[in-house]
Amino acid sequence: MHLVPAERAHRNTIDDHRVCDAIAGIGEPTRVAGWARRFGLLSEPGRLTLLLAVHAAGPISVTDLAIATGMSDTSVSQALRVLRTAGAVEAHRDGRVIRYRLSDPQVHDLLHRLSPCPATTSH
Amino acid sequence: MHLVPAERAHRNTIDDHRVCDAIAGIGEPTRVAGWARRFGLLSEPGRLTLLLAVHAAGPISVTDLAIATGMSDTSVSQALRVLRTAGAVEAHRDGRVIRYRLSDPQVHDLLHRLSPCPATTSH
DNA sequence: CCTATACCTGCGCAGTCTTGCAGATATGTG
DNA sequence: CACATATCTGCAAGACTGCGCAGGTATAGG
Repeated sequence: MHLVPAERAHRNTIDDHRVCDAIAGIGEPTRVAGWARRFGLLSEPGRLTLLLAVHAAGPISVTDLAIATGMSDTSVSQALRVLRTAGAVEAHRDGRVIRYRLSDPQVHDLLHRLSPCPATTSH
Repeated sequence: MHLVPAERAHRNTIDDHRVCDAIAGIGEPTRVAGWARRFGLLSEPGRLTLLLAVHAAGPISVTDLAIATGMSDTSVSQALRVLRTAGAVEAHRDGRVIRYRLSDPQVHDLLHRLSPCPATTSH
């Protein structure tokens, strides 16, 4: 199969079949971009720590997250804003407390691989 | 159990048990940092595309990767340098061609989830 | 209504990262 | 040896990112 786009065909390939395999393996650029964005969310120690905490503790407040992670309230809030905007977590208000939980199944799945999630009843 | 470090104990928690669950779920900071670094490698579209290509095509040259991804030789080389330095891929010289393959099982595993890796004989 | 608590937001600085250019190195060929 | 190919590297510009400070909003309680 000839998966190489016309505009690149003029260049000399070294292993034709590998080029085709590679192109097939890459797939939709939008899908790749989506995953890259997802991984980007997990790439910062602070955010990853928060996600692990949310994953392990379920609906948890900003203050508790700050205590558990040792981060400042502001840092936690800022990081959560990024995660919320990206759709990785969602917020639920309960009085003056706002609790966060995971909202992206794919992210949840990735986190599940990092920490076995011992006895969570949420799934 | 009281997992909250002494220096943070003075602050008012909202749900004590959730704080403890969170701390337990976070685990070793060094481990978290390691995964964050890993995710960071996958967070850039160019690198992720390259990794997917290498994953699908096996030992493949820089030139072929450039053709398959539509990136410039330089960009591919630079990205591969980062991945190589981080231990995600390894290079093997064959004449004037250098072929790359995945060298980090964890990264391999993550990629495997993104594209089912149809008929790779490498494992 | 006034205060305390819980959380959010805008802004500016500093550090990091990606990219492209230009050039260097290494290998095969005649 | 001269040349083409394949890949690597250093450097500088530009974009992006996380962090802390200061201040703003929302809810509960007296």
